[in-house]
Amino acid sequence: MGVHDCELSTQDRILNASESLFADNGFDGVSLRRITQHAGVELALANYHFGPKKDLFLAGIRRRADELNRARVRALDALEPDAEVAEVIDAFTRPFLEKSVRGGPGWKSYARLIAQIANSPRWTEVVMASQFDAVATKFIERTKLALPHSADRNIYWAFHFLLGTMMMTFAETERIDSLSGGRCRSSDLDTIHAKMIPFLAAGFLALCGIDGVSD
Amino acid sequence: MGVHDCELSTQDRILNASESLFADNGFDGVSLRRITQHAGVELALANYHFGPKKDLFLAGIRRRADELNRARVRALDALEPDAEVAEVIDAFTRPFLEKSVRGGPGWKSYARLIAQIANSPRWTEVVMASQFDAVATKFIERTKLALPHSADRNIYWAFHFLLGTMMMTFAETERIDSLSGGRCRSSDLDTIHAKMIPFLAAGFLALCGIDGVSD
DNA sequence: TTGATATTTGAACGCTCGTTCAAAATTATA
DNA sequence: TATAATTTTGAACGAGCGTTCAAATATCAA
Repeated sequence: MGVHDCELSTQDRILNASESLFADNGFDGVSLRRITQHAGVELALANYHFGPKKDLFLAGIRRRADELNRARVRALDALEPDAEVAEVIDAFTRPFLEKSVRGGPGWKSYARLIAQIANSPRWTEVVMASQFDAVATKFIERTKLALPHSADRNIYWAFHFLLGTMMMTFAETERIDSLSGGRCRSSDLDTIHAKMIPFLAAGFLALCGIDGVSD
Repeated sequence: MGVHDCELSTQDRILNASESLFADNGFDGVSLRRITQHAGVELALANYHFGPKKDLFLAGIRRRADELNRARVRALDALEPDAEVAEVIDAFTRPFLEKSVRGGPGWKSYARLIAQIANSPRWTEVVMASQFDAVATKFIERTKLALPHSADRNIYWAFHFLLGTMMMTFAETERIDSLSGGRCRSSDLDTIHAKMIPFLAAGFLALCGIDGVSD
């Protein structure tokens, strides 16, 4: 049990432990015994407070997703009416950046967890559809305002590409660190984000701009 | 046991079954009993032919990765000396597209598997570093030729963004299908790829072009 | 303080897991 | 055909799994 968890409630300790273990090992790669041991509580307490293992898994995700979605909606609503696409992308991605860099270790776990879930057929439906579609639709509608000449389909696909880039980046798998011989560091998220925005904005303009790809 | 596997060797049947089951459920979400049952062979044969479960998992990945890497190297070597960045991106991504669309169901499983592995701290190192770094370096070196004014770091990051987009796209999680109300279909990979290339090429140019992001 | 409610404990349930192994069956070699 | 090597079989091993539950403890209301 971590020294920082001494004053937390039993439920928060279990939630924190499960979050980091699930992020590193996946749903089936962690046992409730490891979670409760890591949290410094008895095994049966996980079931008492959260029910089955699956519900504990989802509860941890929901806690972060709710907060992140609120921040995203706030940022998207705060945009000027004539905001360019780069600003819309920034409004959608910056809350994730802020929480990941300055929100504590739990948010790093969440970023890794979401990247796995998004590519896991078993969880995409139940997690993503309920936790993510509302703010995704909001982003797309706002992007349509910034790119009024685009076919809807191209905006959907551009958003899809954005998701892959964003999740891989915030997951910080450190693959790029060794590939670049140490010249790039996944942990330097502020710098990466500053490069990601123009990269994605140019992609959106090429696909959805005034002379973008047909269809 | 699938009707198409009737003439396959025991090892190939186990490999095929493990591939599809691992892709859907992850390493810890599948038991050797399910795999051998799905393959129509006895449990102990998995261990006899492949050793521990982890080795079976890696053997299935290696089989696909080796073939895909050869196709990628071939496509990159066939590029004209003055090829633009869009052509370099196409050379790197099209082999994956071709196998995924016209290579049979095993390649669809592989695409889902790779997307999970790339975001799983447990496997990135052992799988990616050994199976992927060589061709990744080749792509980056070839991209430097097409974008000679760019700082190396920006090309590394652009490649990182490309990977996220590519893996999410080929994994076909079908999230975009429901989000777009059926207007976009993950299974239409040829169409998606035709949109992904200009999207990514524009990103590379914005980040690594003659007036790209500083650094 | 007393009684009701909420939480924690420790043990146990039935089950599935990866792995092992000797014996049987098959295939290859001479 | 006889012999050796390879492959397949069926059963078993100990270990860990998610979940359950009655008893013990702690917390709170009256």
